[in-house]
Amino acid sequence: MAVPARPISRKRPGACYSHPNMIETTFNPKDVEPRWIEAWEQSGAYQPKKDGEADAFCIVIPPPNVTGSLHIGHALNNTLQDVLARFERLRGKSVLWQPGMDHAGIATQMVVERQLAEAGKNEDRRSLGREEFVKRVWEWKEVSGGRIFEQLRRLGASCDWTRERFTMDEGLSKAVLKVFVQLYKEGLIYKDTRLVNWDPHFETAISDLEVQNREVNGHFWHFKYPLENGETYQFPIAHDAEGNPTEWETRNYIAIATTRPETMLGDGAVAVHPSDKRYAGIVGKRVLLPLADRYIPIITDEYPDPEFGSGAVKITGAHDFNDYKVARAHNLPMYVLMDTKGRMADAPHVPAKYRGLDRFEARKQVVADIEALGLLDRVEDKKVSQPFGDRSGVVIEPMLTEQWYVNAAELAKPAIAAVEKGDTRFTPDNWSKTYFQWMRNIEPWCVSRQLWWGHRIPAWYGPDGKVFVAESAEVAKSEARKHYGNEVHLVQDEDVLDTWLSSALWPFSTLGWPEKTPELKRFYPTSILVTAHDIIFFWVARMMMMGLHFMKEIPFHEVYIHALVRDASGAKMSKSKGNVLDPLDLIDKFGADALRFTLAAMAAQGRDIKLSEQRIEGYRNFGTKLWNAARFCQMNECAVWDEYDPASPKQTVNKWIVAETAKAAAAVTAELEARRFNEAAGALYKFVWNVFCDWYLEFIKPLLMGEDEAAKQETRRTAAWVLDQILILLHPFMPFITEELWARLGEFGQKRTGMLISDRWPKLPASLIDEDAEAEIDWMVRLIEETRSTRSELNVPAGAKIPLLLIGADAATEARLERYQDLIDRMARLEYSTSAPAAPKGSVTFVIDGVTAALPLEGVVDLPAEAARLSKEIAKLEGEIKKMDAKLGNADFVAKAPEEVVEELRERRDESEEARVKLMRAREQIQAVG
RNA sequence: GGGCGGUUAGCUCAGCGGUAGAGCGUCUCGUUUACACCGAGAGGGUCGGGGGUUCGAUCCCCUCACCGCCCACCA
Repeated sequence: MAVPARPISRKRPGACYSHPNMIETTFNPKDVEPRWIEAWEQSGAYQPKKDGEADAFCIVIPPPNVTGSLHIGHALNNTLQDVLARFERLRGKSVLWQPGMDHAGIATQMVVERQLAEAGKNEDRRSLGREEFVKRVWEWKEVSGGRIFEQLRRLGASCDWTRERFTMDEGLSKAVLKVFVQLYKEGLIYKDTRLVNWDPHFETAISDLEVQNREVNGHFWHFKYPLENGETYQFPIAHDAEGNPTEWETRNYIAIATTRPETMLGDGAVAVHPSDKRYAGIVGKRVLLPLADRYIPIITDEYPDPEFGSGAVKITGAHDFNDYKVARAHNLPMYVLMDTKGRMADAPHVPAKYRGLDRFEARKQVVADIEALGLLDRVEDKKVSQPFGDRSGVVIEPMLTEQWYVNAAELAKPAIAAVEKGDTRFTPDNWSKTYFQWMRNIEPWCVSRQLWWGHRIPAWYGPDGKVFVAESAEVAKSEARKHYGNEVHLVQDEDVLDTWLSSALWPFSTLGWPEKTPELKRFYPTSILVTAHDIIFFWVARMMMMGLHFMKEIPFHEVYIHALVRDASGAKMSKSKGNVLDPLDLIDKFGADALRFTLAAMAAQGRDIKLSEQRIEGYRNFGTKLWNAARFCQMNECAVWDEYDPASPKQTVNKWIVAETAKAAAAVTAELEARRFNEAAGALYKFVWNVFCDWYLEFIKPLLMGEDEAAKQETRRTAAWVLDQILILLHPFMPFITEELWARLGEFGQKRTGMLISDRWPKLPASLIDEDAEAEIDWMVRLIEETRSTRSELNVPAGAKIPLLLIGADAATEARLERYQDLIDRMARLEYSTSAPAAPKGSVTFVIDGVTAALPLEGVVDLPAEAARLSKEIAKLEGEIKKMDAKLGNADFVAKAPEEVVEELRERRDESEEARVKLMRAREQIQAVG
């Protein structure tokens, strides 16, 4: 990161500050981050406290794919988790943030297969064989997998890295086996032959959730299926206003339409709606299925919509989900037309000329052949929704295959109840609707995959196909022995399990289940799950089901759903689309703290994030601001003090900043507890920059430079204490810079031991809030602001020192003016401030708390300009007063609005009126001079 | 077709019953004992349109328009 050269060389404070730990003018994340990443981890700070008394707080990381690398969504997800983890550690809890990865069946297999292809040694998965291939995947995993964890470390993620888990670990694999076997024995896992989403590229079944429907330009082909034996019927072609047919034509065919002509070879019937009079005469008759040369019946079913197309639908039970239901209900034959690669199958019911053709080739051929037979009625262009595999990108084929299914509907019952009862809460709550909607309509979960990388299904088949499900081959064997009465050869199921089945066990499998480990006892149910809404179905719902079934307890108390970080066009980022942004570049450029703070500050509930670099730059500047505030403190010996009682200060500014700190700490705590990360970050930003830096540090300069040793000492201690509170409060968001400053200040002042990760979170009583101090400081702030504003508007030269006169100030105000003389003069560039009986002629004036402030500037400023400025002010006040009067004149308002609202308005109105009168008087004076 | 969300300053977005906010950008000014990745000041909005509830609506309700997402899909 290039820090621009300073444009102006400025005098630096004296040599006494050339301490080796002197804080430089800018924070350099690249020097600092690696040190702390190392130190935190080495110190064991990320491991849960052993203290059995401390409250437990546990988050399980959403396991990234072993193939994954950090994208901006991960950065957000893990930033929020880390904010919570560090926050809870600072509050003294025993925190476990459990890291791990999942084996990502398809994605990983794909990566290794691609590598084999690139190596060009004529090797592929099949030539290597299953065992060798899986070995290669493991080798790949050891070398290249899990790169994302290094990247998470760079982000500052405070996971307990000593507890890293992997879904294919021995322990987790054991959990998977146990789960499968138990569910099988309970009848909740079973084999079934039904239509599944088949990915012809990976040659495996995939789940509904892994299918993405996209609209594409397609066609609607209208075919004629001739009636058997040349039969004919009258088909209405014109209607009167009431919809009664007025004209008919004689047809010897039934018209159907399809977007997928190749599937016609597998039709089992043509269906019409029972109420459709047009076809009543031919229901039960048969039509010739062209090309296939079979006869299929015309049946009735509720499914066809008489209003749509011809009202007649071809039923292809083995290649369409809707047709499948109809075919099942009518017991129609189902013809599987394709092989695993989506080519037309070498099967008796597929006419020879189509066998081996790719399905899209077959489509062209079928259309051509139908046309040649004179049975192509017409072709329409049509937008069709087509299913694509979310990883392969190829068109998904509904295929009739035998697969393993989990009875999700049964497991969903307690999972639904747990959210209904509020045992598990969603934040924001409206996501529970999404959860319910899916869970209440849940379909059987297909858990078998025709892949090699994954947990192999623990099912073995005897010679007669009988299945033995067991946790090991030995157990299966002994069961088979019992069953057959002698030793038989068993063959294990070739398939592996869906990766999400192992992920579903994550909250308890990572804690040691099925062993009864202390971690499991201590940290299950986990505290909060932090994830994006795109995996509520994939993961959250399934963890709920499995957690409740196997642990008899919810897996987490709270599910925090954060935004999706979208790309520039608002599209979802995904690995397969390749439209991901690299957070590591952003870390290189701005530092991890800046990125983290930006993500947290933008993490408002219920809205997706479009990230801009400018925003990150702004928060990087915030870090620099903090850095320099600390530098100032260090230079002024506002370093570390062993003990500080925030109730002790006597100086008003110190009382005030203590109160402001207490308010900020309370706000940050409350917002974090409510998971309003953006609000917490915003409160800190404002407090640090707009309160501590802009005002407090300026206020204390005269005290630090002054003669009053007691006040100086108190101020140093107070500033040091406030800075410490800031570092602590900010640490969850910006761990590196805060930790570095914590250490530096300690080194400079006294020896400071321990790191920020421990029980240090401020708990400041509301009694620290001193209203008198706040009122006084507020007065001063407004006085300074008004002075500055007036000077600036009237183009008083910035360097010009002028007097400030308060006209008719009461004793208390005079005392304040006296007390803060240095400060006000310094901050508003005044020569001196005092009270006076009247404004000198030609003064520039404004009103503050009913007191007229005059800047005698005759000859310096353009008085007509001042008169114009006053007129503008007066007009503004008049407008406001008019509005307020209208409101106060409304009897309903006065009667019904809360008293304090009315009272406040009255006060505001009177103040405005008072100011108006004073400004009018001032204007008259100027006009008199003019 | 069902569901969810959005529409607030030039841009990106907070706020959500009681005086409209931030960052960036714009314009003026600035070598004050931290900070130019800074400071001071200014300008900029009838809070998408229309109804309703309320003493009071950017905020709650209804409705319309336009954007976006998810689920289910007409073969």
